[in-house]
Amino acid sequence: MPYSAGHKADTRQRIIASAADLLRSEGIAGTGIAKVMKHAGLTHGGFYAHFNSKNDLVSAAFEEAVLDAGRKLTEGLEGIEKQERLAHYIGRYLSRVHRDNPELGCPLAALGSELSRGDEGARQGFERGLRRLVSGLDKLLPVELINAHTANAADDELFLAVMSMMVGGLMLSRAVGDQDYSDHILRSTRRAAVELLHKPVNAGDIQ
Amino acid sequence: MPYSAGHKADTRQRIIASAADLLRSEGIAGTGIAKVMKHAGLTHGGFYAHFNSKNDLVSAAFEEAVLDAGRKLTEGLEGIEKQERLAHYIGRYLSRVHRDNPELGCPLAALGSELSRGDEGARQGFERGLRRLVSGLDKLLPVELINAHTANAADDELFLAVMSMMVGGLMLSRAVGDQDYSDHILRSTRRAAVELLHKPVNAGDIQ
DNA sequence: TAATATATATGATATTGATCATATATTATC
DNA sequence: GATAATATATGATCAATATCATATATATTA
Repeated sequence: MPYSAGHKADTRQRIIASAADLLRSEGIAGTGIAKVMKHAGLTHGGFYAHFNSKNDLVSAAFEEAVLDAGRKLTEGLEGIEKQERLAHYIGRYLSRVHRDNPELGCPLAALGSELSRGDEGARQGFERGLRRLVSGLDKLLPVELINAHTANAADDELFLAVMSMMVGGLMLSRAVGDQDYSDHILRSTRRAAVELLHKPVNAGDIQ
Repeated sequence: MPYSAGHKADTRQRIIASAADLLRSEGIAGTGIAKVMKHAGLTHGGFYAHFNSKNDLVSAAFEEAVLDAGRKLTEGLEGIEKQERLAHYIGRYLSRVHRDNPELGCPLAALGSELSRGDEGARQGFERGLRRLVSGLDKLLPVELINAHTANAADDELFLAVMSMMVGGLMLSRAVGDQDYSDHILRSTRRAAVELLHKPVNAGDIQ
């Protein structure tokens, strides 16, 4: 057996990581197979020994990007006082650093509108990613705050709404031309998101 | 002078309208010149008599899409009681109809993440569109509610945050595979957005 | 109705990208 | 060190796409 066991698997992982970066910074359409392979230190031809199609790669890379972003966004949060964790998390998500480095960040914001038109596999990956982020928010909430919220179902709603605001805010801040306005979007959504999570919400009467 | 005055301008407008539809349903990369022209009842070659490049068309079509979506979202709202207008607007935006017909809807949600990587012209158009929608929200607020809010600056922040939630929520609801979850996202963001706008917000202490 | 300026269509080019067939390089075992 | 199985590279193909040059159709005015 030539090549150590797992050599191919390693290469595959390298290709996925390369794609996870490029997809977030250049989008799905903007990321060609050749570019992905070059960025992984390989040439384009070998690609199909690892994946059946570009779609397959996109699915795998999207999942990797979700994990990667999750790690980076929660890194070191244990060291922060419980009461402050959530605000820190939101602050990181809606930061200029995150806005300016999409290749390291949340793929929901970077690929969301492109994936609305994606194939079934990618959309399923997207959903898993969203659920993961929402339940991540859950874990960050200090117990005191959780107790302030009424039911778990209501919390789930609230978290989804906050995630929507975060994803939307980051995306808008990136799409807008003017720096000041972009900063303003980040500030506004940061404040509103923290505010929303710190106030118990009674279920609205809008159907 | 052959052809009536404004004939060419009309054709140009038809091309823009065609692109405004296709862009929202197929994305920027997915929308080729040939498809746009065919959808406008023309053939591809004449395109460059009307536009200098695809980018120019995208900018123009994006603006048209913002206007179009604005019209549709506010249509008939005057007939509704002031107190209820805002909730109606939000309800329309975060509705299944809107989710399922992107070609008729808000281009911020449909093209946001693709436009983050777009050229300068398109990003400026994006910004104008966002400002327009935010100030539209403003006009929908009944006076009583406006008075409940402290300053105008704070309102602007609030509106931006709500717009972010709406755009994000719509985008997420489209990208997610599972229908039930998608409906759940719409419901959650609808409730939270209305709630947020109906409660005065004191500026948070997060910097 | 003929002439002509203007609008649209036909057809070509050049580039890019996904995919695949085949050749070459690599290294664990003998 | 030679062998053989496996991993990667080279090179080709086919389709799509933006762009542009040139030809044709159109309709207003004389």
